[in-house]
Amino acid sequence: MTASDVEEQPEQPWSRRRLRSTNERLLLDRLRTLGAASRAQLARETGLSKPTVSSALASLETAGLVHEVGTQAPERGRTAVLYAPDPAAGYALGVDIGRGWLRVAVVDLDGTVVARADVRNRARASAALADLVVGTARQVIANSGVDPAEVVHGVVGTPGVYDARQRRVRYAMHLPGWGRAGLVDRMREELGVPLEVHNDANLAALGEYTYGVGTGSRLFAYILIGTGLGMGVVSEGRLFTGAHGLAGEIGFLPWPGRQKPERLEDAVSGVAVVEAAREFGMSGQLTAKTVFDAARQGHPAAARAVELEGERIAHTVAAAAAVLDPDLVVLGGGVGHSVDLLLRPVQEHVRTLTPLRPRIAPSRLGEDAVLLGAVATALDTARDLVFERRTAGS
Amino acid sequence: MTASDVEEQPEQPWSRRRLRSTNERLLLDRLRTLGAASRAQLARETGLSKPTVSSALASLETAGLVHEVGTQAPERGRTAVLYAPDPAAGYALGVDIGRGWLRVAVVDLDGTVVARADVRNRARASAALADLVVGTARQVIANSGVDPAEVVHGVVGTPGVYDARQRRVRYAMHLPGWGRAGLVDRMREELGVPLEVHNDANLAALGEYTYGVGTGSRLFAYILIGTGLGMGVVSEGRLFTGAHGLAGEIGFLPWPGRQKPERLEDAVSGVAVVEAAREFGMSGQLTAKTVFDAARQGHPAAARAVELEGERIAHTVAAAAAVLDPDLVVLGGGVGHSVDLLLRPVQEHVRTLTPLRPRIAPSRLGEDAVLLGAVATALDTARDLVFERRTAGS
DNA sequence: CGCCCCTAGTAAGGCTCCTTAACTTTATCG
DNA sequence: CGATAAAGTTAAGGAGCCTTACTAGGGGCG
Repeated sequence: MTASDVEEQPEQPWSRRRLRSTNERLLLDRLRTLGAASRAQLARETGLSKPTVSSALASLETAGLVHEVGTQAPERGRTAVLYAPDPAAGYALGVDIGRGWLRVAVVDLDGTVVARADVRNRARASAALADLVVGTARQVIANSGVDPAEVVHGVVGTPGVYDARQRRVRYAMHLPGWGRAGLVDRMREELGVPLEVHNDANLAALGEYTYGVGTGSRLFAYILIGTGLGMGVVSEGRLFTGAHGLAGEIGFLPWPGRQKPERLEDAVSGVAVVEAAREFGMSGQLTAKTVFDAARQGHPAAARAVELEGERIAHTVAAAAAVLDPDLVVLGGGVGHSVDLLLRPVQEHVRTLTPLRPRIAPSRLGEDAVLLGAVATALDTARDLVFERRTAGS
Repeated sequence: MTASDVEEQPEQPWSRRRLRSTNERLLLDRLRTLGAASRAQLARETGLSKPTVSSALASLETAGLVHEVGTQAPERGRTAVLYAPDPAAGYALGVDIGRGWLRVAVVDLDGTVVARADVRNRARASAALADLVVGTARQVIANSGVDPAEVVHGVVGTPGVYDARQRRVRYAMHLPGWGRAGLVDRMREELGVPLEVHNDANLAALGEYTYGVGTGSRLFAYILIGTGLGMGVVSEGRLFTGAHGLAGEIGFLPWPGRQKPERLEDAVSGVAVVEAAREFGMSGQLTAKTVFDAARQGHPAAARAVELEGERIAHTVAAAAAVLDPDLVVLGGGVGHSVDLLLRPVQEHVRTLTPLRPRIAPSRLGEDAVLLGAVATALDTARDLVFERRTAGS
């Protein structure tokens, strides 16, 4: 289920009713993006007349969408009454289904987290995982003290791509059985909340764009390096999904392997670091983390493995840069903890590979990027839904 | 000058005046995209009432934006009067500045070419080239018999990227001196037509999307292989430009050269075919065309050079596919004439490089892609301008 | 041939919502 | 305490759309 499902409705005619609601929406959006304001201020900024602003704001207030939040005295004259959106007009749900952790959050319309849970994902089968998601989400909603009916929309982040026609997740290699059809429908049904499913890297990109280091970027790429390899692209504030939702699946980038062509994902993901380290002479129980730690303490084989990893990531960044022309590339995911080691080598290698110079930065949100991206996406629709629901009623 | 320059105006308030103009625009757009229609038909399709449609249509007619184009008898009942946009309400200018040819076209608002000229570009200096553009454009407008004041907008396609701040074209390696500041301003001034400058590959993509084989594609990539190498990307019908207008500059893709990292552009462009052929043992005066011709007649060295070229293009396609997820990739430019030789090898190599399977097709417009893209882009703005100009008057 | 039905298009009246202009309220400044 | 200035309200007027009711015109059918 992608956003296009929602947008498919044929454009409604522009009658007077639409006009009223358009103006109310204009005011609400203004209040959300630039903060509280008085009627007079809104009138000046939007170009609407004062009476119109007053009446629209009154409508919004009786609909429960805005409320007074205080006063402000101008240099001279009567004190102004400030209005702001009411964050409690509705709530949204965000879910991050990772291979190691399941994260769930409930946020109000301001985006403030009202309740949250992080649970280890020990589920071995897809049914168990679905149950875990539903159970955790129920719990979090209960903890938040919010009426479940007020949770109007949810977004789930997972590896792979959701195929709305086949009603299943595809390309989710690292979650066993997760590609079964109907799983999402089942969760939606049991939870009683409309659910949208998106790729985790895409959501992480959106999260980092909305709450993290990507703010204001015109074209922003987030590279998620962990068990797998993925990239999310945010163009002009909107997710760039490609024709089938596969944009940024840089695991499929051609990569010059030694003998045979090798998939880039195999060369860059966490597993590869371990393999490289072993090849350079490290031994024992190795994980990506232990290799990075060893490199940090000067272990030569580990350092070479990290160096190689840097080169490989640089190749990815250079390829993405040539195709997309981002002004910012963020490295995140499992390597987030090791960016201190990787950032410099990646930047240097990129310089040798391409004349393009996108800013390269570490993730600010770290492990929370996917969850916050899910929340941000859910909020977008939740705000629309709440607006329509509340204004339709009166 | 990019589109963003135009969009910067702060959003106007949604008063009733806007509503009227919005509805008129709605009707006009409907007529443009789906063809002539009667008042009653428009009312049904847009959801507006019949009187509203009648009155809006009357406004549009007195503004000269639509006119009657005939009648249609329904199965039963009164015959309907059909209305359609008046193509003569304004005109647009398209220019393709290539290294070998300069092409100029004037089109009416329907997109029909009213006059056109293709001139060899023998200019050695940038000033001479600018003069040639202005002169040819003047000539074409004169030939069209259109009042120059009615040519409301123009778009120029050129290699490189126009930097609106520095008022000059950057990265235009193949046109000597073309990067000088103020050249575009000068042409704009002498011609008296607002000019926009865009990258040629981007315009070719848009052209192929609008008039060619890309129609209806959700995400469409056009690879322009000629003297240089470029790619244009059309996403959801809109040009995808990246943060600085450099998206699709796949000349900068990292490419595993033999010893040193080598720029992909050097490996794929027409020159490279000649080099490869020479390396494989061909001799004499070689051009890309002669190599392809030889390969077509079974010359073994030429065939190997073409094979290599196919591999290299496949690498490009695979990289673009992994990052963008296009549903269609079109090969165009100088190799357009040789696509018969290249298409199969490219498709096969892509299959070995990545699991993604975008449709790969030859350009339908060939050498006209850039010009038609310029025309299409100019039309977008021209239609807006004409609408605003004419409706503001009454 | 005339009646009826059906569709296109017009006319009149009413409703909604916006704007302008004037007014009230409330604060600061001299 | 009056002048000034800004916030906000009230009242009058107008623009644009919709609904209802009508006229215009064309074909089928008795």
